[in-house]
Amino acid sequence: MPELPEVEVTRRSFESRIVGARIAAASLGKPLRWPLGCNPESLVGRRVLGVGRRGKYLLLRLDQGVLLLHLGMSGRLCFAPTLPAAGPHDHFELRTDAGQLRLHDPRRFGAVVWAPDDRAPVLDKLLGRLGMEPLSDDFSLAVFVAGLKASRAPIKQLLLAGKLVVGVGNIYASEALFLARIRPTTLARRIGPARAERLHAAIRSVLEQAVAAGGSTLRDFQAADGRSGHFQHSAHVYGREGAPCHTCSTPIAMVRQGQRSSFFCPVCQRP
DNA sequence: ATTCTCACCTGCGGGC
DNA sequence: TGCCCGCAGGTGAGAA
Repeated sequence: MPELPEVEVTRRSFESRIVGARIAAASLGKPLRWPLGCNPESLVGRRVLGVGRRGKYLLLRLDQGVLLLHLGMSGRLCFAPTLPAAGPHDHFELRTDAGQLRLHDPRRFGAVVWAPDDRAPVLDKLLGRLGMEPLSDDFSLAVFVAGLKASRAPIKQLLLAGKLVVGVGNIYASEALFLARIRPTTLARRIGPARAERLHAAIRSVLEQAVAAGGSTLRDFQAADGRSGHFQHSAHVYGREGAPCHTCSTPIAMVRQGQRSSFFCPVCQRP
């Protein structure tokens, strides 16, 4: 579910409502990817200062410390004045004076991790090696081009790794590569300046469009206010194996790269 | 140092 | 109808 657009849409869907709230209770369900790193009781009384995002992590800034939330593959947040009783897949919850924030995550690849301050080692461990933010001014074309040249990997896998640019997951990597007319299996270092510039622009463009569309709801994504996304209807290649290319009508092809499916048009995206 | 594979976990859809 | 298999939006750990 959650690539950068879904995380950003989630962030926007509850930030203004939770800012200023004071935590009255915190509770955990089944274990997530990593331990919380503190006793949930210790969060009681903390005030929420803001909700940020770095890559696919949400950062709930508190008056003491920060909570990192990751949605994994199947996570979503809900925030409402009152939520129904917790179910078997609800694994983290904050009760505040502005409402309840809950992480629903059937597969439990998600995480909630507490860091006591900005220099906590866990922050460096989880965020320290992340690449550029594609929607920010620091998404430098020059750095991007240099990163392509320095890699020996296929471009799709370089994008997914998140060390050059963050937030591009399996859907948006396929979509950006289609827009840039680059085949996912192309070695990154063999992408010349013109195609690199197209890809740089395509990454930003597809992510912006997806945010504007409320993200992609493939099966069950919802923002914290319950709204679904509709970018999936705009996808040119993702999940469209065998369907006609929107540009040239050639059937969309699928290949496996590192246990992930990549979709592309064999004509529009020449090797 | 990179790159590649595996692992984590649950649910769902397709084929038999 | 029911079982088994493969696949699904991510990413760190360990091996090569």
